[in-house]
Amino acid sequence: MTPRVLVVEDAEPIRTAVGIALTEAGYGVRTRPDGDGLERELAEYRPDLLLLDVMLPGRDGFELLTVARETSNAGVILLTARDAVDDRLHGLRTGADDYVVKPFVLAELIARVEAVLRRMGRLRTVLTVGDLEVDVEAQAVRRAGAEIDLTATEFKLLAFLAGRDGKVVGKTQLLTAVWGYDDYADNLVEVYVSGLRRKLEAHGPRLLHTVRGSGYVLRA
Amino acid sequence: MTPRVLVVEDAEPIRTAVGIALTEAGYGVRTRPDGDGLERELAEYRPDLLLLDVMLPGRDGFELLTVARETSNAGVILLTARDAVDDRLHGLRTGADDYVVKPFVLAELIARVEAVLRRMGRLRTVLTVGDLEVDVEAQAVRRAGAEIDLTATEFKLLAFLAGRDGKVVGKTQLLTAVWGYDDYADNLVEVYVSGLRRKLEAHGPRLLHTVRGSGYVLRA
DNA sequence: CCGTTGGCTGAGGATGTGCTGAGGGTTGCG
DNA sequence: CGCAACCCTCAGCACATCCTCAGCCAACGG
Repeated sequence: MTPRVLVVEDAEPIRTAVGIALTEAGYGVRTRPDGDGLERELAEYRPDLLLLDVMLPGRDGFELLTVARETSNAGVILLTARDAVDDRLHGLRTGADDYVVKPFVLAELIARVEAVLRRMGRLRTVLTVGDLEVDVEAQAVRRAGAEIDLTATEFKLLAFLAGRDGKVVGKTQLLTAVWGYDDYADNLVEVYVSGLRRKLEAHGPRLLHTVRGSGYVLRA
Repeated sequence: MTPRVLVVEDAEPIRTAVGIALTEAGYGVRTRPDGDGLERELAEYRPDLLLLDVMLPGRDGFELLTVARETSNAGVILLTARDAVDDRLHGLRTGADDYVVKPFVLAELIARVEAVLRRMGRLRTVLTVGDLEVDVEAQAVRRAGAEIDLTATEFKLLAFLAGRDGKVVGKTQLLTAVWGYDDYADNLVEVYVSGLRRKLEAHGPRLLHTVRGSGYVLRA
């Protein structure tokens, strides 16, 4: 659920600081002082992102980057020394997703981590209404821990309602947003609301309320 | 529910004054003297709006603006020094939603905050009369914390009265506004006022007063 | 104090809106 | 090709809401 980050950095203070900062920012973190056993770590920990120092004892950051690309689809951010222009070029050419120049502000590092993860689609936009979670990217819905299986249309409907959390949405509006119709067609919306409710309410109280004469609301 | 504002301003008196003013205006507020850890604050507090001083120790307002744009979809208002024309140009080019020139009147600041939030669609139009809250978008009514369930017509009636807070509204006027009739029909209005009162007065004293010979007023 | 006017409210029938189960057509997959 | 899932239509049912009506109550003026 929360993205995992693997940090490879030999300088102890930096390694610890980065580890703490990432943890506080809500990521899962593991740190290592060098690239030994990286392959196993990748297979085992399955990180979403690698933070690789370029200057390392043993295999350097570039080598690790190449290794990682073979077996993992994690994003990679390189930590390079200031003005090591060659490093940056090399790094980007080799396929790093971003690089951070040392010394860096931790906040900036966090920002870049987030940016890369977002670009990779690993940072999920999850809409939350009460105990309901709608993961828009993954097309997954969870309530009280339980996965709820929805059809494509049901999901579109729910996602739209979740995005307007708390606001009443008219049936015509839903029809255009979800089905692309411009005017009212039968009781399509009602039928789908009915089905959606059955699935949602199997795990908790009503969230999808009717506002008679106006439409529907998703609200805790 | 209520919009959250994050204020970054190094001058202590201004920071405090702005914080208090925003709180009184009904916003959630956090203040910080500089941009350190802004990323975490963004992720954690999820503000709807940022108020950034341009002249800051460490990273200045522009840098923070750029950072914020990457990871957040909050609106941004810059606080610039008088006649710093470059700043304004730079600010708007960088994508600020608005700017306020120092020194400013607090009321103006609040007005701009409201304007930006409204433009962003983050501002709920909630009409308030005494302890009664009428949320127009959500079609929800609350009194003393309790949700009150109204029918569509009752809601329209109440919303109209709430929108003219303190002013007497004639029955004919209500008839046209709520029902679309052009002239008087029976005692329709009276019937609905009666029903509305029963629901409202279950949670407190009378708010919807009769003005004999003229109409009705909603007033605490 | 009484009459008149204006306002209040309970009852009830008509209407409209929403809910749901069933089923036919279509699509995608094994 | 057969099966299953899914999308949409249809029709009947249930009931909330709307509006009318009629009787009662409160206020105000004389």
